[in-house]
Amino acid sequence: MAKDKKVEQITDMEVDFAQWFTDICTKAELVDYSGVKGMFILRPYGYAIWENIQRILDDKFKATGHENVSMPMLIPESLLQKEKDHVEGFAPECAWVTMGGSEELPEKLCVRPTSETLFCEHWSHIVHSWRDLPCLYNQWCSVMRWEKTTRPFLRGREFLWQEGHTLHATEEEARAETLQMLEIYAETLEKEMAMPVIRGNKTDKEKFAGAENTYTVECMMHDHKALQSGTSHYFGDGFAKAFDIAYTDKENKLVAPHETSWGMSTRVIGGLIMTHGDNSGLVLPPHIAPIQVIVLPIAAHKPGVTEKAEELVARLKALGIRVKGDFSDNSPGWKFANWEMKGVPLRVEIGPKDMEQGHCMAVRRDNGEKIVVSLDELEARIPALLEDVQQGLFDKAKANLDSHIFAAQTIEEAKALQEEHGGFIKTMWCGDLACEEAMKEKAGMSSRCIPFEQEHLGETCACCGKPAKTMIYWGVAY
RNA sequence: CCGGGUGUAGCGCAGUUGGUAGCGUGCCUGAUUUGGGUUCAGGAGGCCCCGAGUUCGAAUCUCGGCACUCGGACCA
Repeated sequence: MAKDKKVEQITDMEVDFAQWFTDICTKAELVDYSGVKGMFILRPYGYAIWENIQRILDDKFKATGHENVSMPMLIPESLLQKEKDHVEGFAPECAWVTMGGSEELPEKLCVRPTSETLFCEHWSHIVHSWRDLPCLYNQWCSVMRWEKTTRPFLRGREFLWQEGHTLHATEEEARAETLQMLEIYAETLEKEMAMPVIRGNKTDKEKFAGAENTYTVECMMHDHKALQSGTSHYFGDGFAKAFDIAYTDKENKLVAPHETSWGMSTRVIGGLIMTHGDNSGLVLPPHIAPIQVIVLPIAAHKPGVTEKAEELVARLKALGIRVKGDFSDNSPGWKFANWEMKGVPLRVEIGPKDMEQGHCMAVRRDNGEKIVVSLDELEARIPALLEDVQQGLFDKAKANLDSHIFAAQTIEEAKALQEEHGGFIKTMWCGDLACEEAMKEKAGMSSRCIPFEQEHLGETCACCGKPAKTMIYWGVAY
């Protein structure tokens, strides 16, 4: 087979994983670069993936009682500084507006890196009584963080996300909210994006600036590096006190409410690419694919073929499937490669031979399997095949995750395992920051999370040998 | 932010001691094309990343920016 004329050239992931990733981002027409470092243009096909993720999440947020709002993009310096840990965490990567027209502003304004301070300021105005709680808010927006190293989807100076912010009367209720939202992320990643996750707690070192607890869902990429794919934070009443949010409770006492926030960003699209993609390009799970089925007429000029293909498109569309027919004059081989690169989960071919025999050919993107589908059974078989692809992608990703988790008793062992296999290394840990830093220093790994599902691997910390408190996952992260 | 690489047509690349540009592919037009990237003919397309400097003359030499990319540091 002539391989010298590709639709677009994609570097093999075994040759250069980072280049492979970048190639998919641009060649599959997900993003384009803008004139400003770290600011990416999401092209229609890339944005459509985000819209599908957005729709799924938004439905879940609404189903659990949350309402969408829109907060300002700019934060006055004085407001940002009200919570000490928060400002220390974000100040190094803030971008500032200092001029209005040709006038210097009396106070510089930060382009929001996250909006906790804005929500708190607002709540301090509107929350007065226990009857005002809970506040269950979310916003879809972009935020700005002046990163040094930037990559499409994985780390941009501006990126799209949603940030949920809630306020509750009790700690129990706020903690339940934090876990509920983490579970929504986990189930969206696993069921819709076919990305298996590990749920857990961040260490103090890795938790969000200003949070008491940060919960995370961690995913494993094709190169066995970790990607934090969603986080949910419990703030206690620290922010409320810093921003003078107080309400009168049922006993007529003035008390501070408990706060949470949680976010998921377009970064998960990077995760999607690095979880399912292959050397032919993108591979998209059917649930979030902008185009779920591509219908290709073979020998389209022969009588009846184009009409038949159009009929198949109409029948699949009637089922609610996101389907498109490619009636361009490119050769069949070109179309195969093109739609594979774009990650369309299922290809349906229809040609004169098929028509004679009353069937069409379905080809799965995840494993290349070709399936003869009787035209009479189209409505039953195609949706089922899409679910098979969805499950197939999850199973493959789960196998990758499960086969790259290793237990270690010492730092040296952890380092050797990471160097040989990559992936997550699980050890016991005493809970000390010094040991976390030692693991970073000696083995090049950061803590990923203290998993909810604990195992007892031994009595002592892998780093210092003192009595261990918990099991923890380590890894190399994006 | 530190170090390496890159920047010439949409994309991938050439470019003669310094004399303002060419190839492949893609694109447009017309044919051709039955199952993995057809074949042919004609055509369009370039502030040579930006700014200064050296020079009669700079894509080419010098300096300074910017962007992309890889690695490290930093970082949700």
